[in-house]
Amino acid sequence: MKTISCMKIDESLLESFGAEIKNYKPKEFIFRDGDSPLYYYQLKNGVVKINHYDENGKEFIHNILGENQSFGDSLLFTNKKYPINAITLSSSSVIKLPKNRFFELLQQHPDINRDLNNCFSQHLYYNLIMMQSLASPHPSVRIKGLMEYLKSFHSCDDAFSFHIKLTRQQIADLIGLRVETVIRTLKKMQEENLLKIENKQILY
DNA sequence: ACATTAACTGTTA
DNA sequence: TAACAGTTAATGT
Repeated sequence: MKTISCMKIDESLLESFGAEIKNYKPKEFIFRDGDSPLYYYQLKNGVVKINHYDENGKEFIHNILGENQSFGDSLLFTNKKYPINAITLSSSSVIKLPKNRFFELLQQHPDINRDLNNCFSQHLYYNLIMMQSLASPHPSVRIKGLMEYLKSFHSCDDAFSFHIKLTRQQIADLIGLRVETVIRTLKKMQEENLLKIENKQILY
């Protein structure tokens, strides 16, 4: 039904505008909360998490990204500083293109500009869904919202076809719950046939 | 390192 | 007041 293209720009095109590839070890910061957005970033391979820490130091994960996904794009269109961190979870290589060259690229490629708008719209839509479920006091609603959100990045939406590749702790940090609650709630949801668990793997 | 369980506390429906 | 999320801690995989 829906093919979400999270923004992916052709690598050689990016390079022709002066993009560079930077390699990161696991647990390195790509940018930090408070930095100024200066580059367009696209993940070539690896896994990156977007998070922030609340006033008590508790982590809140915004997203976990896989290859070919871009991140932090929307901040390039503001003069705000990043309110989030981007941290590698595995060894990763990232393509980075300076902001001004990125804008030139968009100007010369209206089709890509349009795709970017499309991508922003999709994100906005699923962010709304996420927000609505996060506002719920019921853990199962939050988990369900997260699953829908994650599944939206994947093309296939058959029942129980989507494998959630996150640890229980990561799920908890994405929706502001405790691991124990996530575990308890996942069990209930399994009983209610909302998802399947096969040797600890969550299928949605 | 991650998942689960149990026992307890405080909050809320 | 019964259910249920957070806390802590122990145990299992």
